[in-house]
Amino acid sequence: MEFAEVIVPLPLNAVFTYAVPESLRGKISVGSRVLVPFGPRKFYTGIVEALTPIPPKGFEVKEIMRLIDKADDPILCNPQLKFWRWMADYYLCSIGEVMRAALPSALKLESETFIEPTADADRENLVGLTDEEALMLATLCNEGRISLGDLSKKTGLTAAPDRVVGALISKGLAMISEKVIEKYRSQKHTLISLPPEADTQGWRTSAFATIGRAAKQEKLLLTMLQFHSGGERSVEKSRLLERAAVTPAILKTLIDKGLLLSETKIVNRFAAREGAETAPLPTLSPAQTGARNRLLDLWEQEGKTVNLLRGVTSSGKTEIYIHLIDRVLRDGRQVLFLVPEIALTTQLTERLQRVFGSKVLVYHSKFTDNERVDIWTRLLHSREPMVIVGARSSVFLPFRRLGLIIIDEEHEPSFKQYDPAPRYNARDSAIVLAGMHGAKVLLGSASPAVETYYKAQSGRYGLAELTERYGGVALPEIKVIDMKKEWKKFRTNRPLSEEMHSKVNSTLAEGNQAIIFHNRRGFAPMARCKACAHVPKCEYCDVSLTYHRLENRLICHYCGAQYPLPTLCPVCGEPAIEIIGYGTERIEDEVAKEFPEAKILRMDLDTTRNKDGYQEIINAFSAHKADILVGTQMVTKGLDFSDVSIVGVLNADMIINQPDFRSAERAFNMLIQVAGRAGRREKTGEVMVQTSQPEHPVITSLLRHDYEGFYDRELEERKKFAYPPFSRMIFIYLKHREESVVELMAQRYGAELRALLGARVHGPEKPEVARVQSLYIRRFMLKIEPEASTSKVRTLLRATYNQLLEANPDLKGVQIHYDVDPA
DNA sequence: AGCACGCCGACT
DNA sequence: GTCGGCGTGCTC
Repeated sequence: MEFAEVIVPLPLNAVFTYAVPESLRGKISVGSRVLVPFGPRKFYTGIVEALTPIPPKGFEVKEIMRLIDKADDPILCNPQLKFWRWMADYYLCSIGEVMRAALPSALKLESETFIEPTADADRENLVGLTDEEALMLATLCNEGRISLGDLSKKTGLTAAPDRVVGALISKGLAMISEKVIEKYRSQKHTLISLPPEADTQGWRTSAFATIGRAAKQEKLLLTMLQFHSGGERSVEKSRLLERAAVTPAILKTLIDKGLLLSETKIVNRFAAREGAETAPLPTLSPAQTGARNRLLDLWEQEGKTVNLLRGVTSSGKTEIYIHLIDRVLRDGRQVLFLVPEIALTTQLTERLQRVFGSKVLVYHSKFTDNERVDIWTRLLHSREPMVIVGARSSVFLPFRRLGLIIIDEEHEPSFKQYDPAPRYNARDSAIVLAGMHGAKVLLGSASPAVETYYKAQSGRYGLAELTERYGGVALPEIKVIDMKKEWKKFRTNRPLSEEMHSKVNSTLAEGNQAIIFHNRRGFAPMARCKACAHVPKCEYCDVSLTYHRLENRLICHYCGAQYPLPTLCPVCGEPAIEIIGYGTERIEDEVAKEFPEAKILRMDLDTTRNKDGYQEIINAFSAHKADILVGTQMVTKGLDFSDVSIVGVLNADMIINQPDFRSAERAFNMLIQVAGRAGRREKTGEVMVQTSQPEHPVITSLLRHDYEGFYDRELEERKKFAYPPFSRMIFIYLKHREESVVELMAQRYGAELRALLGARVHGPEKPEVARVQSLYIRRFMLKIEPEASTSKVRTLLRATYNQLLEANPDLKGVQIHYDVDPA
């Protein structure tokens, strides 16, 4: 007998052992996709991680149902499983979670529950059946095999249809079967909406009557009504559940009762891009040639597999990438080109396609499943040279002959996945992946991450630098405006200083464009009562609410909850609610007032929600259809506008004064990027930064375009406080809906951790936002010496938590998750 | 994650 | 009693 250890795509910290049936002996191998029964009725696609002749003990072994792929045509190739295992270990998550992130869902079969009448079922013989059972039996006899959901819809039995079915089954009149959905499914979103009649008052009354005293259901329905009145007629299932903080079971109940509708939306396929090679390799400037040759030397002479290309903004890194890609392709190998955000890569993709034609493939999360599967299988079955341009999830693709991974803008925090596990950093993972493939890595950035530059400085990575802008365009002049002086002089808090105003004015007069960067969306970040200083907060999260004028509502930027703007203060009853501070919406307003004749565009999350919003704004602005672009972060990313001669940063303090150890680095990177938007072609641009801390080191280094100066100082700080790269950090989050429960758990867990890890443990602390979506949060910070064995720490963390749960069964409901190398 | 089981608090 | 809601534990 042979047994297989199978990975199932669930957040469970285990693999499951199944017996390999006789018929599949010798056909199943490690990496095979198999269909396995799981639990009383479900089937999942699993991946065989290991085969063993040793029978497991302690449970009854089930058999593998079938092999999904032909024996000689597995869905994974080396070293993917090894890479998955590494990721699960390193980022402290289950391998099932890695599988879920890695495999396009069309490659994961799942089962659905069907009910069918047995041979004994007779619609005429209703003896001993309730009305409901009789109705259901009749429907079953008519329909034959039907899914549970359809059955309850057809019969109108929305309340607990499973109990009625259960009764029929126990009477031997119906049976349950599972049908595996075989066809590749398109990328799906489950959207929940209210029924069309929900806008009538009568419906609401009867809906709440139907629910009666079920508190959770009522909460869910209220949440949905809140979305609805906020203009969102349908909401993504997970978002709704999170906001309402209820389990899927509650949602299912409401759907079964017909109070909510569930539909599956299919995301459109992107048009496949085909292109012929039309352009020759770009000609390199002497500086670029030097950098390219240096990189080739590092690879070929010095044997450095990971190299960093530091090149100031607009120095022409892309041309160097193209030359190196060409070289790797000529060697017959494949290139992965990782970019932080795929939406921003149209320009890049087009450039690559002009040179490499149809060898360029794009992969990102906006693709439909079928498209993802297309790319997946194409890579799996082909050893041809190709370039894959992709966002972070493209590290999971089945490369056969990977020769080079380029990670552009390697410092970008968006390479780190935060929300669902695996919380991986695509940059760091790609370096590990490249190691497994024997491929080379090229990191590129104008302002490398401190960790990366440290490794380059200490010789672990090779380093090549480009210190001048392409074509000799001068770096923009950066000017700091001291807002403290501005206040003393004018005694107002206008968002645009006098100097900024006059500079924008003259820019517009010259027929040039201006970009105004403000890192906060919405109209105003806070409302407050003038009489009693009450600040409206989110019901579910520990944050103040941002006022959005378009919706005329207060919106929580953490969970999306919307509230009307109160006219009277809910605490003291005075009509004294005022709006405080500035977001991009309000800045747009102010700018319009100050420059009445200028055309203004705004670019932030709210104006780029729909599919092409981002591209449309960029196209319009670069065609000079507007004079001023107001925006958040988004305006800083790799855009190339030739007529922009002034870039203004309204409130640098907000970027600098973030409360974590990376804030200075993030601020510096962001400001350097913003500055890079100015004067990109022949015109020299100017950058103006408004701050009340002109002496802050981030600002003084920025003024001199002095990355090294910034880096040296920052490295000192990091050393002093043992932050990365002088330690490896792990955050541990505990969450629970009762504050007292998390707190207690945190205390006990903290004591336990400290006993084992001593001073490496910091916390527990309340994070900045200590409650999100109705869950209270506590956080530990672990700083581990870089030379220590992190695998030991990982094993220890897992064991400690399990022991603690065993010793404290009362703390069971506390959720835990780890964030390794937080961004 | 999904699913069954079983406790518990309301209503006939 | 009985019914449905909702927390708890298990899945090879």
